[in-house]
Amino acid sequence: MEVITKETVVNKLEEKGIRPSVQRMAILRYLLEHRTHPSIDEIYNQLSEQIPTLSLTTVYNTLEQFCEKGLIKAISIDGKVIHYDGYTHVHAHFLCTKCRKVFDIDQNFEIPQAAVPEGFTVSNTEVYYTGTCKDCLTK
Amino acid sequence: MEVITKETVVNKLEEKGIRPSVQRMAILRYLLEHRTHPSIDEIYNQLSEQIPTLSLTTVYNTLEQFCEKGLIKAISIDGKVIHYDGYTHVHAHFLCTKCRKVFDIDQNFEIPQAAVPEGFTVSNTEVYYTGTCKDCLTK
DNA sequence: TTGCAAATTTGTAAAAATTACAATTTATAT
DNA sequence: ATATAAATTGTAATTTTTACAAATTTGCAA
Repeated sequence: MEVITKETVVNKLEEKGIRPSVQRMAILRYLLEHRTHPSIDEIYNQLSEQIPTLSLTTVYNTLEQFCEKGLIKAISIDGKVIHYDGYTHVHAHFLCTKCRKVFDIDQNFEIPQAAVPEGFTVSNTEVYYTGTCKDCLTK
Repeated sequence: MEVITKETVVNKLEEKGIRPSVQRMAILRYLLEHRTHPSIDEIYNQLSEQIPTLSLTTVYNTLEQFCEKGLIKAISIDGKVIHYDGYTHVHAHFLCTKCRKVFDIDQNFEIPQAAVPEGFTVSNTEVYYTGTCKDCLTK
């Protein structure tokens, strides 16, 4: 687990015009420190230990706000759960259908957009791979 | 709306070793005739008119079975709803964040898989574009 | 045919996930 | 200090999904 300073977290929030409340800082920090694409549930359960009064509603609202502002990304690769990613640089994702883990995949190529119809505006492109991860294959 | 013969529907089901019950035929036919990537809700509501006793459970189970057998695809582009696609040939999808419609996009290029780690097996690759569609832009 | 066993579907109820919203708490600026 | 705005909480309502027993339908053998 990477250690992220409070300063980094505050800066990232303020860059997007979001006020750094205790809850927001905790949520963003969690996403930056845990690059495992956690679900709302995981985030809520983990942070409840540090912030016992934390409300599930706050987690929902905060993640939605972060997504809207482009601070984080919602990874909808798994139809069941939404996974959140604190890192928004261009990269793809891999879902293992056995263990349900989501992995980051370097995306060292350009995705052509030629096929998108005239008049459509693309704001985001995601590449999702599904399959079986190494661990699950060797078991 | 394209008209799909009963024969086509039955063949597709039997190819995958699925017995062609009334419900299964109706669901598959709906997906083949309506290329709008309907949600479970839409499928259930529409088909309930033809099959008044149709159960939501059956729709859930059937769609899951179809996906497992590779007869259809679940499009998880929209974190809120799962969209189902009766056409499984390689193509990408575009989600309009205004009207929430999902559009098919020709994918006339190969997606490199070089970046997937050694030892991982890829069974499916999806490209999802998000943005605004022509209709919503001109409004 | 008839009847049995397996497969499928139904309907209800429970569980889980999400949303709405009023009340409370916290932060900010005067 | 105090008023105002912003954010969070907690509960309840709503929606979505799952579990599962009962009922129905189907395929097949006698």
